[in-house]
Amino acid sequence: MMVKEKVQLKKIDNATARRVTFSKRRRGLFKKAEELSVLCDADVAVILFSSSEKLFHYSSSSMKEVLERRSLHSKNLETLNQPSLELQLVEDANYAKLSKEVAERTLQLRRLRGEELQGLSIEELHQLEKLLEAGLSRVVSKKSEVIMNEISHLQEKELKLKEENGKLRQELLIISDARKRTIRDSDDYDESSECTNICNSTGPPQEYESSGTSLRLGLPYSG
Amino acid sequence: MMVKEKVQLKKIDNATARRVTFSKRRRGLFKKAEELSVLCDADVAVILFSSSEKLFHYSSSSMKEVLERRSLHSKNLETLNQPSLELQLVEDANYAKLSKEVAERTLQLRRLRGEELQGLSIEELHQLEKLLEAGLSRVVSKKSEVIMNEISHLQEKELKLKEENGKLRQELLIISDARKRTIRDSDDYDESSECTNICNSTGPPQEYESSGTSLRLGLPYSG
DNA sequence: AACTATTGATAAGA
DNA sequence: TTCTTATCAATAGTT
Repeated sequence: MMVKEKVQLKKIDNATARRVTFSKRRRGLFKKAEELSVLCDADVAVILFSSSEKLFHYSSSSMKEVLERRSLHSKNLETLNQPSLELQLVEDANYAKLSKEVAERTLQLRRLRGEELQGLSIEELHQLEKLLEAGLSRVVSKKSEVIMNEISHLQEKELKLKEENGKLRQELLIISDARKRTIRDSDDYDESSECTNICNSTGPPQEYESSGTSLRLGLPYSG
Repeated sequence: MMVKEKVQLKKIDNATARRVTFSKRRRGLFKKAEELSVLCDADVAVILFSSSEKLFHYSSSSMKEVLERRSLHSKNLETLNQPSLELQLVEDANYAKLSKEVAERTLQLRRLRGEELQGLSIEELHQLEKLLEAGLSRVVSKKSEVIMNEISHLQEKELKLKEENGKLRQELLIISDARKRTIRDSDDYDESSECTNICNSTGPPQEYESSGTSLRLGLPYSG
């Protein structure tokens, strides 16, 4: 075997050698692209035209659909519309990327709900558990906070309403007394029964429904 | 320097290592693409998205213009792309829909992690809590199942290995006895020390590490 | 297509 | 990030 010399970075003159090298290096390039996409979780697309204008391409899974769809029409696209093949690629790849994201998040959501757990390792399950515990803890403490706020808010409201009630009752009492005095003064007037049901209450202030605000502690929910 | 081990074709878990590798291999891939295009007079384009969604691309001179125009002016493509305005609109709508889905799922995931809880009602918080409890319960029971399987699997393995050990020890004992007899019979031979370290063990069978399988109960993880 | 001597790429570590 | 270096991988020239 002849001493292999350092590869010169210029076009290989011999057409046969060039075809062989193209073939070898094409495979090498696609392999590198595949490795990169797998190792680094990247989306990769490689498109190339040989010097004989033949089209080759590689694409990682999420770009695949896009590129394969193109290559179905590639006979036309090559000649008529070659620019748009590449032009559209980036956007299409973005779309594929987005689809992949939806799928990933959907899966993660399902797993957090305890579905699709088959095939997960103990470590992965453990990480899921930790995630759920952490989330649960935060949600529970947020819920407590909101509930406590709501309660103190309602208590304030209750207090104000009680005060108002007291004042109103005072006013009524005053009016009622005035009326009674008037009735005593003029014997013609005989309809004092009108307000008995109001004036009768002389005990401690009653508890009324606090307001229309619905405080739900949430505990009885089944869903 | 640690021994460089054969590269495993799977996603690199460590995020830092993954970024470093991505960076190195991206350069390598672009270099290979460049070489191929020069040596073989081919047109090459490589487009890739990192796992952090960043776009990179290489293109040989004849593809350059096309790809660069695209990535620089991708906002204006709709207007440049006269032939399929309608189609483009449909695709845009799909894209918007997908974006929305990603956003929704992302928010839900964050809430399950206990983030972005501000503004949620008590009822919503309670439903989140229930969801997390249900998921947690399923994950925990799945983990138990997997762990129990792993344990019983390892126990089986242990049993088999112990049996095998017993047999091997028996065989060694037999061989050793035979040797001793041979040595007694011929006084010239004086290299019996060869096997003392094996023959010495006459007590009960020792416990050996069951195997290379790493069972992780997951309990000590911090993350 | 298959074989190796050699160059080239790169994983860890600094 | 960049540099180094021990290793593994790609491939040029040959069969």
